[in-house]
Amino acid sequence: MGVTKTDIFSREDNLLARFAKALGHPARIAILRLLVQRQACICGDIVDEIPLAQSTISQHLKELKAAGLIKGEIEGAKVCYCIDETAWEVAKAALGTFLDSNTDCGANCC
Amino acid sequence: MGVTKTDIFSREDNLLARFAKALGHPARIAILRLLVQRQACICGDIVDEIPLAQSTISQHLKELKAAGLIKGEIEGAKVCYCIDETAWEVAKAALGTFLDSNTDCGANCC
DNA sequence: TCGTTTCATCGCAAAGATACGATTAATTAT
DNA sequence: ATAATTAATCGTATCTTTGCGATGAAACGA
Repeated sequence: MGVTKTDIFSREDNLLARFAKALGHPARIAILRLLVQRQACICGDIVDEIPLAQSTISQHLKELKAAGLIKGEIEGAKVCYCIDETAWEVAKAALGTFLDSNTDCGANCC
Repeated sequence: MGVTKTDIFSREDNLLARFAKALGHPARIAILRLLVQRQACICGDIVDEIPLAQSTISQHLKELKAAGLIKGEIEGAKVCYCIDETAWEVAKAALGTFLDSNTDCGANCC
């Protein structure tokens, strides 16, 4: 298969998983970190900073855009990427709430 | 390929990506939510609650354990799973700090 | 003891993810 | 006009993930 059965899970769980999946690769974390540090980034700058092929970086950017975490603006021949604050806030809230759950399992086990 | 080049990224970025990847499937989110709600869970209870095959659930549990997010205690023929608070706190701190980054890209773009 | 329950593991099939080079289209520089 | 830069896309190879049924091993119950 290789296909996730999204239909059997809640919308919230699917949302959380989609954001987490987008963050689930070190290259994408590194890209987002660059965008945060420099406030915005020309695609070529990212290619220079991360030792992966240009086509590979472009693919990761595409996934981050599909997840809504970034947006790109065409500036002539170049493309300027930056964090999409709206979706970023949604992701922060969703993951934050989830990770803030009470994990204490009492004295009954473990 | 299909193989991630972990060696070219920082330890922190790989750590973040590993946690996020573990959270990057709705079944694993659902499992963690069950463990949080019930404080602990017998494996069979999870299989009853989530409409996936027992072997599939077992595999997701294995991945969550590999990521350190849960731990299992053998109780006779059954196995009791619960959140591993130590790693959970690490994940919460790492993801929390990352997502709390200032995402304002000023007026220069986008 | 023998069957049952419980869960992990194996083997398999289908689909997705990762990475690269080559190509393409658009803009910019000469 | 021509060449160079920039970034997306295509095609391809390989590895990983997802999912299931079947099998195994361990503990439990009758």
